[in-house]
Amino acid sequence: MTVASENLTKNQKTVLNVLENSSEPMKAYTILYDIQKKGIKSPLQVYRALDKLIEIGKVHKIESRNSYVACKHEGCNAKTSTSFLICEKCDNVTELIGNNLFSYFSKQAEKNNFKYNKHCLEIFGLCENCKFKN
Amino acid sequence: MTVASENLTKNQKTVLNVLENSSEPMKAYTILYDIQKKGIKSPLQVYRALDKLIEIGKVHKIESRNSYVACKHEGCNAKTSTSFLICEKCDNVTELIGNNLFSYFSKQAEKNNFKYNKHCLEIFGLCENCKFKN
DNA sequence: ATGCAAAATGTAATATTATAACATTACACT
DNA sequence: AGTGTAATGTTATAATATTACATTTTGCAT
Repeated sequence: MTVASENLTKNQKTVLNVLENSSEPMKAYTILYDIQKKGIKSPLQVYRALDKLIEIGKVHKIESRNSYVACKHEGCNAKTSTSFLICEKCDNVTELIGNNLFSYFSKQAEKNNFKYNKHCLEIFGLCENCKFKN
Repeated sequence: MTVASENLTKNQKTVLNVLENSSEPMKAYTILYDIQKKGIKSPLQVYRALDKLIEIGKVHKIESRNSYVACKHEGCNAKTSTSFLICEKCDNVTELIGNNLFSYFSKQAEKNNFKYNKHCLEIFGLCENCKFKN
């Protein structure tokens, strides 16, 4: 099974496309409504596409919001792990990358005799734009 | 409004009690089924009690699982922020405490010009017991 | 090119998680 | 005792996600 986005299926491409063109995370049913004209009729078609896209790392789920975002990082190695900054005011979401979260969490886990595998981190606060617009 | 657990209401005490006696995180509807004999009949009663318990820091939500756990730490200051180790094999959940996650995340956020307020962190892997039982 | 196996699809139904709306009751405080 | 806030009870419904099963497409070894 190859993993590049070129050989995504029609439904997968459709879902990825709508996410990539969205400036915000989207919910599954919002995605569904947006693409019903393109032949996708049931929630399951959306969820199946999302599952696959998440599996290959093109999409991440934001657990606290039941929302999905397309990953902007070419060759994102997040795959299963994700780290987000979520603005509580404007709902803007930024993915944290290129940091050493993995090793930091591994150490924290080890202190509890826990073997790290993956994580999801969601940090809430104010984004650059909203920080000053009080 | 005082916050100590002594002046919780009947429903809140009932919900907290079932969570405290559970060795695992529980889902809202599981809680509901478990306490229907105690006069709680509707989901909303459970969710309202949970909301309050979360607000005062006696209960935390595990976002990735839609589950709820009673906090074991007297005077837990987690309130809104939470950090968990979640075993992928046995579903055991441990809360990370007394660490410097707050300051670490603040710094990570600052690098992105983001003002940290709170977070939820869920680390998945193998707990002490399951690590060796392969 | 053919046939097989794996993956993806289509469709309907249903399960699970959570909230809206609104009338009522309990309780702390003056 | 009266008042205001929080909590409650109840019904209905919204929002999120999965099961089940029949069918089609695709990759790829022969």
